Amino acid sequence: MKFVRTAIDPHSAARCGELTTDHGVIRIPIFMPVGTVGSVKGVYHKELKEDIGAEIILGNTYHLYLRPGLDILRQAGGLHRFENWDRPILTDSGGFQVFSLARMRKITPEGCRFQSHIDGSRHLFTPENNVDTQRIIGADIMMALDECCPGDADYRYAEKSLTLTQGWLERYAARFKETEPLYGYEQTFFPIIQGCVYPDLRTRATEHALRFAEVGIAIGGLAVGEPTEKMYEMLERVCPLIPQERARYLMGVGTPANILEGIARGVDMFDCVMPTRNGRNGMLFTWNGVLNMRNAKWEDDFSELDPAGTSFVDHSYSKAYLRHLFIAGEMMAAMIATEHNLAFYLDLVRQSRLHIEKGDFAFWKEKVLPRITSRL
RNA sequence: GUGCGAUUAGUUCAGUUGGUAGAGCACCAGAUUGUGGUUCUGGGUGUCGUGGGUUCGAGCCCCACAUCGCACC
Repeated sequence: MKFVRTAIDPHSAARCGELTTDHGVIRIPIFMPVGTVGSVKGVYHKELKEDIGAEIILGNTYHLYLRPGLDILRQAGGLHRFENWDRPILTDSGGFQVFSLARMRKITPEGCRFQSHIDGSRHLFTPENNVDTQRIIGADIMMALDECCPGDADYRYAEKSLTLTQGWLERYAARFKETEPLYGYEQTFFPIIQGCVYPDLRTRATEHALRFAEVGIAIGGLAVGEPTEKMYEMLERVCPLIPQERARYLMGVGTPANILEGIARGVDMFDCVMPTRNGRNGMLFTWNGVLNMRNAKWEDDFSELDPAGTSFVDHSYSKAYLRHLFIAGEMMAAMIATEHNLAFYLDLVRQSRLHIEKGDFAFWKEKVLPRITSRL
Protein backbone atom coordinates (compact mmCIF):
# COMPACT_ATOMS: atom_id res chain seq x y z
CA MET A 1 0.00 0.00 0.00
CA LYS A 2 1.36 3.39 -0.84
CA PHE A 3 0.44 7.05 -0.79
CA VAL A 4 1.63 9.53 -3.41
CA ARG A 5 0.99 13.24 -3.42
CA THR A 6 0.19 14.49 -6.90
CA ALA A 7 -0.64 18.19 -6.54
CA ILE A 8 -0.58 21.00 -4.02
CA ASP A 9 -2.60 24.18 -3.80
CA PRO A 10 -0.32 27.22 -3.91
CA HIS A 11 -2.47 29.26 -1.51
CA SER A 12 -3.36 26.73 1.19
CA ALA A 13 -2.15 23.43 2.62
CA ALA A 14 -4.56 21.48 0.40
CA ARG A 15 -3.19 18.67 -1.65
CA CYS A 16 -4.19 15.93 -4.07
CA GLY A 17 -2.84 12.44 -4.07
CA GLU A 18 -3.50 8.76 -4.56
CA LEU A 19 -3.69 6.05 -1.98
CA THR A 20 -3.19 2.72 -3.71
CA THR A 21 -4.60 -0.43 -2.11
CA ASP A 22 -5.09 -3.97 -3.33
CA HIS A 23 -8.77 -3.09 -3.75
CA GLY A 24 -8.07 -0.05 -5.91
CA VAL A 25 -6.93 3.55 -5.83
CA ILE A 26 -8.41 6.19 -3.54
CA ARG A 27 -8.01 9.75 -4.81
CA ILE A 28 -7.57 12.28 -2.07
CA PRO A 29 -9.07 14.47 -0.75
CA ILE A 30 -11.81 11.92 -0.21
CA PHE A 31 -14.96 11.48 1.81
CA MET A 32 -15.65 7.95 3.06
CA PRO A 33 -19.29 6.94 3.60
CA VAL A 34 -19.90 5.22 6.92
CA GLY A 35 -21.09 1.62 6.71
CA THR A 36 -20.96 0.68 10.36
CA VAL A 37 -22.38 -2.81 10.39
CA GLY A 38 -21.45 -3.76 6.85
CA SER A 39 -24.00 -1.55 5.13
CA VAL A 40 -24.16 2.10 4.21
CA LYS A 41 -27.69 2.42 5.52
CA GLY A 42 -30.25 2.50 2.75
CA VAL A 43 -27.87 2.43 -0.21
CA TYR A 44 -27.08 -0.42 -2.58
CA HIS A 45 -23.40 -0.97 -3.35
CA LYS A 46 -24.29 -0.52 -7.01
CA GLU A 47 -25.47 3.02 -6.25
CA LEU A 48 -22.47 3.71 -4.01
CA LYS A 49 -20.18 2.88 -6.90
CA GLU A 50 -22.04 4.06 -9.96
CA ASP A 51 -24.18 6.97 -8.79
CA ILE A 52 -22.42 8.28 -5.69
CA GLY A 53 -18.87 7.46 -6.68
CA ALA A 54 -17.67 6.16 -3.31
CA GLU A 55 -14.06 5.00 -3.54
CA ILE A 56 -13.84 3.58 -0.01
CA ILE A 57 -16.33 2.93 2.78
CA LEU A 58 -16.04 2.37 6.51
CA GLY A 59 -16.94 -0.50 8.74
CA ASN A 60 -16.88 -0.53 12.50
CA THR A 61 -14.97 -3.03 14.60
CA TYR A 62 -17.12 -2.58 17.70
CA HIS A 63 -20.37 -3.18 15.86
CA LEU A 64 -19.12 -6.01 13.64
CA TYR A 65 -17.42 -7.75 16.53
CA LEU A 66 -20.71 -7.77 18.44
CA ARG A 67 -22.80 -8.62 15.38
CA PRO A 68 -22.46 -10.81 13.34
CA GLY A 69 -19.33 -11.70 15.33
CA LEU A 70 -15.88 -12.89 14.40
CA ASP A 71 -16.80 -16.48 13.69
CA ILE A 72 -19.23 -15.52 10.93
CA LEU A 73 -16.89 -12.91 9.50
CA ARG A 74 -14.07 -15.45 9.33
CA GLN A 75 -16.36 -18.01 7.68
CA ALA A 76 -17.51 -15.36 5.21
CA GLY A 77 -13.91 -14.72 4.22
CA GLY A 78 -13.81 -11.21 5.60
CA LEU A 79 -16.05 -8.17 5.32
CA HIS A 80 -15.40 -7.50 1.63
CA ARG A 81 -16.76 -10.87 0.62
CA PHE A 82 -19.46 -10.85 3.28
CA GLU A 83 -21.01 -7.64 2.05
CA ASN A 84 -19.82 -8.03 -1.56
CA TRP A 85 -17.87 -4.76 -1.76
CA ASP A 86 -14.73 -4.95 -3.88
CA ARG A 87 -13.36 -1.48 -3.21
CA PRO A 88 -11.30 -0.49 -0.15
CA ILE A 89 -12.68 -0.63 3.38
CA LEU A 90 -11.46 1.20 6.46
CA THR A 91 -12.47 0.00 9.89
CA ASP A 92 -12.58 2.11 12.99
CA SER A 93 -11.19 0.27 15.99
CA GLY A 94 -14.29 0.69 18.12
CA GLY A 95 -12.59 2.88 20.68
CA PHE A 96 -14.99 5.67 19.91
CA GLN A 97 -18.04 3.41 20.22
CA VAL A 98 -16.92 2.16 23.59
CA PHE A 99 -16.73 5.83 24.51
CA SER A 100 -20.11 6.75 23.03
CA LEU A 101 -22.29 3.63 23.12
CA ALA A 102 -21.25 0.93 25.51
CA ARG A 103 -22.61 0.76 29.01
CA MET A 104 -20.32 0.56 31.98
CA ARG A 105 -17.05 0.99 30.19
CA LYS A 106 -13.88 0.81 32.17
CA ILE A 107 -10.63 1.94 30.64
CA THR A 108 -7.39 0.64 32.05
CA PRO A 109 -3.85 0.36 30.69
CA GLU A 110 -4.70 -3.23 29.76
CA GLY A 111 -7.54 -2.17 27.45
CA CYS A 112 -11.20 -1.28 27.77
CA ARG A 113 -13.86 -3.42 29.33
CA PHE A 114 -17.40 -2.70 28.32
CA GLN A 115 -20.88 -4.11 28.17
CA SER A 116 -22.58 -4.55 24.84
CA HIS A 117 -25.32 -2.03 24.09
CA ILE A 118 -27.20 -4.91 22.45
CA ASP A 119 -27.43 -7.54 25.16
CA GLY A 120 -25.33 -6.30 28.04
CA SER A 121 -22.71 -9.01 27.57
CA ARG A 122 -19.22 -8.18 28.87
CA HIS A 123 -16.21 -7.74 26.60
CA LEU A 124 -12.62 -6.60 26.64
CA PHE A 125 -10.82 -4.78 23.83
CA THR A 126 -7.05 -4.78 24.07
CA PRO A 127 -4.70 -3.40 21.43
CA GLU A 128 -3.68 -6.98 20.67
CA ASN A 129 -7.12 -8.50 20.23
CA ASN A 130 -8.21 -5.38 18.34
CA VAL A 131 -5.53 -6.05 15.71
CA ASP A 132 -6.66 -9.67 15.52
CA THR A 133 -10.28 -8.60 15.14
CA GLN A 134 -9.50 -6.16 12.34
CA ARG A 135 -7.41 -8.85 10.63
CA ILE A 136 -10.50 -11.06 10.64
CA ILE A 137 -12.70 -8.26 9.34
CA GLY A 138 -10.04 -7.73 6.71
CA ALA A 139 -10.11 -3.96 6.31
CA ASP A 140 -7.59 -2.45 3.91
CA ILE A 141 -6.99 0.28 6.45
CA MET A 142 -7.21 -0.61 10.14
CA MET A 143 -7.38 2.01 12.85
CA ALA A 144 -5.38 1.81 16.04
CA LEU A 145 -7.26 1.39 19.30
CA ASP A 146 -7.38 4.71 21.11
CA GLU A 147 -9.31 6.51 23.78
CA CYS A 148 -11.34 9.34 22.34
CA CYS A 149 -10.88 12.21 24.75
CA PRO A 150 -13.97 14.45 25.18
CA GLY A 151 -13.61 17.94 23.74
CA ASP A 152 -14.10 19.58 27.11
CA ALA A 153 -11.63 17.44 29.07
CA ASP A 154 -9.23 19.29 31.35
CA TYR A 155 -5.50 19.17 30.77
CA ARG A 156 -4.77 16.57 33.41
CA TYR A 157 -7.32 14.15 32.03
CA ALA A 158 -6.26 14.81 28.43
CA GLU A 159 -2.62 14.12 29.22
CA LYS A 160 -3.40 10.94 31.11
CA SER A 161 -5.66 9.81 28.29
CA LEU A 162 -2.99 10.53 25.70
CA THR A 163 -0.40 8.52 27.61
CA LEU A 164 -2.80 5.61 27.68
CA THR A 165 -3.51 5.92 23.94
CA GLN A 166 0.22 6.02 23.23
CA GLY A 167 0.83 2.86 25.23
CA TRP A 168 -1.96 1.14 23.36
CA LEU A 169 -0.52 2.33 20.04
CA GLU A 170 2.88 0.78 20.76
CA ARG A 171 1.27 -2.55 21.61
CA TYR A 172 -1.05 -2.30 18.61
CA ALA A 173 1.90 -1.71 16.26
CA ALA A 174 3.83 -4.63 17.75
CA ARG A 175 0.88 -6.97 17.29
CA PHE A 176 0.32 -5.70 13.77
CA LYS A 177 3.90 -6.49 12.91
CA GLU A 178 3.75 -10.04 14.20
CA THR A 179 0.49 -10.92 12.41
CA GLU A 180 -0.40 -11.39 8.74
CA PRO A 181 -3.42 -10.55 6.60
CA LEU A 182 -5.80 -13.51 6.40
CA TYR A 183 -7.27 -13.07 2.94
CA GLY A 184 -4.36 -12.50 0.59
CA TYR A 185 -4.44 -8.73 0.21
CA GLU A 186 -2.43 -6.10 2.03
CA GLN A 187 -3.60 -4.32 5.17
CA THR A 188 -2.12 -1.23 6.75
CA PHE A 189 -2.97 0.61 9.93
CA PHE A 190 -3.20 4.28 10.81
CA PRO A 191 -2.12 5.48 14.24
CA ILE A 192 -4.33 8.13 15.82
CA ILE A 193 -3.28 11.50 17.18
CA GLN A 194 -5.10 12.51 20.35
CA GLY A 195 -4.35 15.36 22.75
CA CYS A 196 -7.68 17.11 23.01
CA VAL A 197 -7.47 20.89 22.43
CA TYR A 198 -4.02 21.32 24.01
CA PRO A 199 -1.37 22.30 21.45
CA ASP A 200 1.59 20.81 23.31
CA LEU A 201 -0.24 17.51 23.79
CA ARG A 202 -1.16 17.46 20.11
CA THR A 203 2.45 18.06 19.16
CA ARG A 204 3.65 15.32 21.47
CA ALA A 205 0.97 12.98 20.15
CA THR A 206 1.87 13.71 16.53
CA GLU A 207 5.56 13.06 17.01
CA HIS A 208 4.86 9.80 18.76
CA ALA A 209 2.22 8.60 16.31
CA LEU A 210 4.41 9.38 13.29
CA ARG A 211 6.81 6.65 14.39
CA PHE A 212 4.08 4.16 13.50
CA ALA A 213 2.63 5.85 10.40
CA GLU A 214 3.80 3.93 7.38
CA VAL A 215 1.14 5.09 4.94
CA GLY A 216 -1.17 7.42 6.78
CA ILE A 217 -2.04 8.92 10.12
CA ALA A 218 -5.32 9.93 11.71
CA ILE A 219 -6.35 12.91 13.76
CA GLY A 220 -8.90 11.88 16.35
CA GLY A 221 -10.64 13.47 19.27
CA LEU A 222 -11.94 16.44 17.30
CA ALA A 223 -15.54 17.49 16.70
CA VAL A 224 -16.36 15.90 20.03
CA GLY A 225 -17.69 18.94 21.83
CA GLU A 226 -14.98 21.55 21.43
CA PRO A 227 -15.64 24.79 19.50
CA THR A 228 -15.08 24.48 15.74
CA GLU A 229 -12.35 27.11 15.85
CA LYS A 230 -10.42 24.92 18.30
CA MET A 231 -10.64 22.06 15.84
CA TYR A 232 -9.17 24.24 13.09
CA GLU A 233 -6.43 25.43 15.44
CA MET A 234 -5.49 21.85 16.21
CA LEU A 235 -5.34 21.01 12.50
CA GLU A 236 -3.07 23.99 11.97
CA ARG A 237 -0.86 22.72 14.75
CA VAL A 238 -0.77 19.08 13.69
CA CYS A 239 -0.77 18.97 9.88
CA PRO A 240 2.51 20.87 9.35
CA LEU A 241 4.23 18.28 11.54
CA ILE A 242 3.16 15.42 9.28
CA PRO A 243 5.37 14.64 6.26
CA GLN A 244 3.80 15.33 2.87
CA GLU A 245 4.11 11.63 1.98
CA ARG A 246 1.66 10.54 4.63
CA ALA A 247 -2.13 10.56 4.18
CA ARG A 248 -3.97 12.50 6.87
CA TYR A 249 -7.37 11.33 8.05
CA LEU A 250 -9.58 13.55 10.19
CA MET A 251 -11.87 11.16 11.98
CA GLY A 252 -15.60 11.73 12.19
CA VAL A 253 -15.69 15.10 10.45
CA GLY A 254 -17.93 16.70 9.41
CA THR A 255 -20.11 19.36 7.88
CA PRO A 256 -19.40 20.40 4.28
CA ALA A 257 -17.72 23.54 5.64
CA ASN A 258 -15.60 21.47 8.06
CA ILE A 259 -14.42 19.37 5.14
CA LEU A 260 -13.39 22.33 2.98
CA GLU A 261 -11.63 23.96 5.93
CA GLY A 262 -9.98 20.65 6.74
CA ILE A 263 -8.75 20.23 3.18
CA ALA A 264 -7.38 23.78 3.25
CA ARG A 265 -5.36 22.83 6.32
CA GLY A 266 -3.91 19.70 4.74
CA VAL A 267 -6.40 16.96 5.59
CA ASP A 268 -6.94 14.25 2.95
CA MET A 269 -9.58 11.88 4.28
CA PHE A 270 -12.87 12.39 6.07
CA ASP A 271 -15.73 10.29 7.31
CA CYS A 272 -18.90 11.35 9.03
CA VAL A 273 -22.37 10.06 9.77
CA MET A 274 -23.83 13.46 8.96
CA PRO A 275 -24.81 12.94 5.32
CA THR A 276 -26.38 9.58 6.13
CA ARG A 277 -27.86 10.00 9.60
CA ASN A 278 -29.01 13.57 9.09
CA GLY A 279 -30.24 12.56 5.66
CA ARG A 280 -32.44 9.90 7.23
CA ASN A 281 -33.88 12.65 9.39
CA GLY A 282 -34.65 15.00 6.53
CA MET A 283 -31.59 17.20 6.21
CA LEU A 284 -30.23 17.76 2.72
CA PHE A 285 -26.85 19.29 1.93
CA THR A 286 -26.54 21.07 -1.41
CA TRP A 287 -24.32 23.58 -3.21
CA ASN A 288 -27.04 26.14 -2.51
CA GLY A 289 -27.39 25.47 1.20
CA VAL A 290 -28.95 23.18 3.75
CA LEU A 291 -32.60 22.13 3.57
CA ASN A 292 -34.81 20.52 6.17
CA MET A 293 -37.07 18.46 3.96
CA ARG A 294 -39.66 18.12 6.73
CA ASN A 295 -40.36 21.84 6.67
CA ALA A 296 -43.89 22.74 5.60
CA LYS A 297 -42.55 25.19 3.03
CA TRP A 298 -41.67 22.32 0.66
CA GLU A 299 -45.21 20.97 0.75
CA ASP A 300 -46.12 22.29 -2.70
CA ASP A 301 -42.68 22.85 -4.21
CA PHE A 302 -42.69 20.54 -7.19
CA SER A 303 -39.30 21.65 -8.51
CA GLU A 304 -36.60 18.99 -8.80
CA LEU A 305 -34.82 18.00 -5.62
CA ASP A 306 -31.46 19.60 -6.44
CA PRO A 307 -30.95 21.17 -9.86
CA ALA A 308 -27.16 21.19 -9.27
CA GLY A 309 -27.06 17.65 -7.92
CA THR A 310 -25.07 14.83 -9.49
CA SER A 311 -27.25 11.95 -8.33
CA PHE A 312 -30.13 10.55 -10.32
CA VAL A 313 -32.44 11.19 -7.36
CA ASP A 314 -31.84 14.92 -7.71
CA HIS A 315 -33.62 14.95 -11.05
CA SER A 316 -36.08 12.10 -10.52
CA TYR A 317 -37.99 13.45 -7.53
CA SER A 318 -39.45 16.78 -6.40
CA LYS A 319 -39.05 18.50 -3.05
CA ALA A 320 -42.78 18.16 -2.41
CA TYR A 321 -42.62 14.43 -3.05
CA LEU A 322 -39.64 13.90 -0.76
CA ARG A 323 -41.29 15.94 1.99
CA HIS A 324 -44.40 13.80 1.59
CA LEU A 325 -42.30 10.64 1.95
CA PHE A 326 -40.66 11.99 5.12
CA ILE A 327 -43.95 13.00 6.69
CA ALA A 328 -45.45 9.66 5.77
CA GLY A 329 -42.48 7.86 7.33
CA GLU A 330 -41.68 6.04 4.12
CA MET A 331 -38.28 4.34 3.97
CA MET A 332 -37.80 5.72 0.45
CA ALA A 333 -37.42 9.14 2.06
CA ALA A 334 -34.33 8.05 3.95
CA MET A 335 -32.98 6.29 0.88
CA ILE A 336 -33.41 9.27 -1.44
CA ALA A 337 -31.96 11.74 1.07
CA THR A 338 -29.01 9.47 1.82
CA GLU A 339 -28.29 8.95 -1.86
CA HIS A 340 -28.42 12.69 -2.48
CA ASN A 341 -26.26 13.63 0.50
CA LEU A 342 -23.54 11.10 -0.22
CA ALA A 343 -23.47 12.13 -3.87
CA PHE A 344 -23.11 15.75 -2.73
CA TYR A 345 -20.30 14.93 -0.29
CA LEU A 346 -18.42 13.02 -2.97
CA ASP A 347 -19.01 15.87 -5.41
CA LEU A 348 -17.67 18.26 -2.78
CA VAL A 349 -14.34 16.43 -2.58
CA ARG A 350 -14.27 15.87 -6.34
CA GLN A 351 -14.64 19.61 -6.98
CA SER A 352 -12.00 20.23 -4.32
CA ARG A 353 -9.55 17.98 -6.14
CA LEU A 354 -10.21 19.75 -9.42
CA HIS A 355 -9.59 23.16 -7.86
CA ILE A 356 -6.45 22.01 -6.07
CA GLU A 357 -5.13 20.78 -9.40
CA LYS A 358 -6.10 24.10 -10.97
CA GLY A 359 -4.38 25.92 -8.11
CA ASP A 360 -7.36 28.04 -7.09
CA PHE A 361 -8.76 25.90 -4.27
CA ALA A 362 -8.36 28.57 -1.57
CA PHE A 363 -10.31 31.16 -3.60
CA TRP A 364 -12.92 28.72 -4.72
CA LYS A 365 -13.45 27.57 -1.12
CA GLU A 366 -14.12 31.14 0.06
CA LYS A 367 -16.53 31.62 -2.81
CA VAL A 368 -18.64 28.52 -2.12
CA LEU A 369 -18.61 28.55 1.70
CA PRO A 370 -21.36 31.16 2.21
CA ARG A 371 -23.62 29.27 -0.17
CA ILE A 372 -23.20 25.76 1.19
CA THR A 373 -23.60 26.90 4.80
CA SER A 374 -26.76 28.94 4.19
CA ARG A 375 -30.15 27.58 5.18
CA LEU A 376 -32.90 27.21 2.64
C1' G B 1 -89.46 5.17 19.82
C1' U B 2 -87.66 4.77 25.25
C1' G B 3 -83.63 4.66 28.76
C1' C B 4 -78.48 5.29 29.87
C1' G B 5 -73.69 7.14 28.53
C1' A B 6 -70.65 10.27 25.61
C1' U B 7 -69.41 15.06 22.92
C1' U B 8 -62.82 19.42 25.36
C1' A B 9 -56.40 20.63 20.42
C1' G B 10 -55.49 17.11 14.19
C1' U B 11 -56.35 12.49 17.36
C1' U B 12 -56.96 9.58 21.99
C1' C B 13 -58.25 11.51 26.37
C1' A B 14 -57.60 14.29 31.51
C1' G B 15 -59.86 18.54 33.70
C1' U B 16 -60.67 18.81 41.59
C1' U B 17 -65.91 21.97 45.92
C1' G B 18 -67.99 26.60 39.52
C1' G B 19 -62.66 31.04 39.04
C1' U B 20 -62.23 31.44 30.79
C1' A B 21 -58.18 24.55 29.92
C1' G B 22 -53.85 20.26 29.93
C1' A B 23 -51.11 15.26 28.62
C1' G B 24 -49.45 11.37 25.02
C1' C B 25 -49.25 10.86 19.89
C1' A B 26 -49.62 13.87 15.53
C1' C B 27 -48.19 18.59 13.71
C1' C B 28 -44.66 23.05 13.50
C1' A B 29 -39.59 24.59 14.22
C1' G B 30 -34.34 23.89 15.87
C1' A B 31 -30.18 20.57 17.14
C1' U B 32 -27.30 16.19 15.57
C1' U B 33 -19.72 15.33 13.46
C1' G B 34 -14.66 7.78 14.16
C1' U B 35 -24.19 5.73 13.13
C1' G B 36 -28.88 2.23 17.82
C1' G B 37 -33.53 3.89 11.00
C1' U B 38 -31.89 7.59 16.54
C1' U B 39 -31.97 10.95 20.36
C1' C B 40 -32.51 15.78 22.30
C1' U B 41 -34.64 20.97 22.67
C1' G B 42 -38.51 24.43 21.96
C1' G B 43 -43.72 25.52 20.28
C1' G B 44 -50.48 24.47 22.20
C1' U B 45 -52.35 24.99 17.06
C1' G B 46 -59.07 25.41 21.29
C1' U B 47 -66.22 28.94 19.12
C1' C B 48 -64.85 23.04 25.59
C1' G B 49 -71.23 19.81 19.98
C1' U B 50 -75.31 23.93 19.22
C1' G B 51 -78.85 27.34 21.44
C1' G B 52 -80.79 29.17 25.87
C1' G B 53 -80.79 29.59 31.42
C1' U B 54 -78.77 30.02 36.69
C1' U B 55 -74.42 32.78 38.61
C1' C B 56 -70.23 38.33 39.94
C1' G B 57 -68.15 34.19 37.13
C1' A B 58 -69.86 27.93 33.55
C1' G B 59 -65.79 22.91 30.25
C1' C B 60 -68.24 21.79 35.08
C1' C B 61 -75.00 23.22 37.38
C1' C B 62 -80.25 23.41 34.70
C1' C B 63 -83.33 23.08 29.95
C1' A B 64 -83.87 22.12 24.77
C1' C B 65 -81.75 20.40 20.36
C1' A B 66 -77.97 17.73 17.38
C1' U B 67 -74.61 13.71 16.69
C1' C B 68 -72.40 9.06 18.23
C1' G B 69 -72.40 4.52 21.24
C1' C B 70 -74.88 0.81 24.26
C1' A B 71 -79.31 -1.46 26.09
C1' C B 72 -84.52 -2.25 25.63
C1' C B 73 -89.05 -1.99 22.58
